[in-house]
Amino acid sequence: MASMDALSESAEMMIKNIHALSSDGQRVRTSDLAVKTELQPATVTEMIQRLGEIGLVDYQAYHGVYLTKQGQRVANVIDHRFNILQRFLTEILGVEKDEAAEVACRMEHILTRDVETRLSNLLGVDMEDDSNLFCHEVNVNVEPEPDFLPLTNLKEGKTAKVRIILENNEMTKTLEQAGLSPGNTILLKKSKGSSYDIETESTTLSLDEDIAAKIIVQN
Amino acid sequence: MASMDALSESAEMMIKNIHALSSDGQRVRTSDLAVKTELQPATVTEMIQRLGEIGLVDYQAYHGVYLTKQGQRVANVIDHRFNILQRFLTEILGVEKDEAAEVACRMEHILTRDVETRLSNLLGVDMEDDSNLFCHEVNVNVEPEPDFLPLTNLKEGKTAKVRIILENNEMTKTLEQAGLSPGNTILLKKSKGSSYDIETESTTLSLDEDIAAKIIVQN
DNA sequence: TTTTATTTTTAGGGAACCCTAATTTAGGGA
DNA sequence: TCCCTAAATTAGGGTTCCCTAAAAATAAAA
Repeated sequence: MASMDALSESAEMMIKNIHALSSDGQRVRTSDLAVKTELQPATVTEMIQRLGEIGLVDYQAYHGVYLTKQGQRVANVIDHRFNILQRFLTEILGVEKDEAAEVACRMEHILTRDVETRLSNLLGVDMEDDSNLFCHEVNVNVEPEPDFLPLTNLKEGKTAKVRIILENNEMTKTLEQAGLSPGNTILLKKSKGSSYDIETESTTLSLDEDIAAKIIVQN
Repeated sequence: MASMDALSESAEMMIKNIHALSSDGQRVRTSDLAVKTELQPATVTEMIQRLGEIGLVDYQAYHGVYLTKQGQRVANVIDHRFNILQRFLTEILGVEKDEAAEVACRMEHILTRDVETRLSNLLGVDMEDDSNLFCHEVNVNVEPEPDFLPLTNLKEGKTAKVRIILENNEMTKTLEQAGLSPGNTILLKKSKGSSYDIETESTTLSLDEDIAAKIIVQN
């Protein structure tokens, strides 16, 4: 029965269109799909028969199709990818709406889960909300967050890269001259009491806690 | 002879690989293409014959192929799109390198000129430099520059409005507390080396280049 | 209920992509 | 020069995705 191969773009488009046309629990008719997909009815029949064989669709000859649970999950994933892509293209890149829709409609079949998640983050969408959309994919990779932290939280003996210095005044100039500027790698030798001993590429220095708290580093 | 239809992904991949393997003016051998494309030699022969018919390749039986002028232009476009996509995926989305390459390699065949241009702008690439890459496309639309750009491309002394902060983690929280959040206006005081000095409504701070690149502002 | 119109399916065909197996060619060594 | 090997091509086969035309089934009208 169902092969676990990736679906072709054509197959995914057919599923997407079945989803789009299925109001309530009604079966979708071949002719309606033909109009929507801009394919010949005979071609639609051929396609939905194939989809039936792999269990994404319930197909009854002469009576149309509806999506199975599995098919619905596929449709939801595709729709979600399309929306994310379209939003990215229009809201961030500023692509004109129609072109964005066209491009998104092609890219939705290529997007990986990881890229989708990252695009969602970029758009400020919380993917956890729709995590049910992805049950059909094995979801193992809990990737490690890149960890930004203030110098005051860095462990003794650890090196890290300076990323941000909050505030910019006389003091920061001094720090920068000591090699403590964004992009540089530093070593926290010791933190005793409210004093932080740092080694930069060019020198060593000791900082007060208030200042250390304003230096954000990354491991 | 040459049909002006869009090339298939397979055809474009073959052209890309011919391009990659053609050092100096040498013809590329079928067997080398077979290894590179991970296809059987017989399949490669079939493909390059087709490409020869539409004039993208000069094919001599038993003596390999080389790209025609037209074929080279196609290859350059594809390569450029791949690079832009890979940079976008890794530098802005933070996708891991191998996956980025895979996704970019699929998307490069879908990207439109417009989307490509806008991605280039987002990455701070001046597409005018490679404008020769696109001679095969009618190039009429001199669209208004999208005024979104990474902080790294903002001119010194300019103010701009923060629109997007790519990534959403500890770092962004820190930035937001410093007044660097979408909607706020900031001033780029100075960018020296890999360090960017910013003035927000509430404070001043200095950012590392990597982070500045992830802050997208609008003029 | 029978006929008719519409919808759907099957039959048959073509192009693109892929394969394996058999054949042909090129080019170097004897 | 002749032969042999490696490389390349042709032959033949399979799948997907598309088509048109003919046949079959359904649904609606008489």
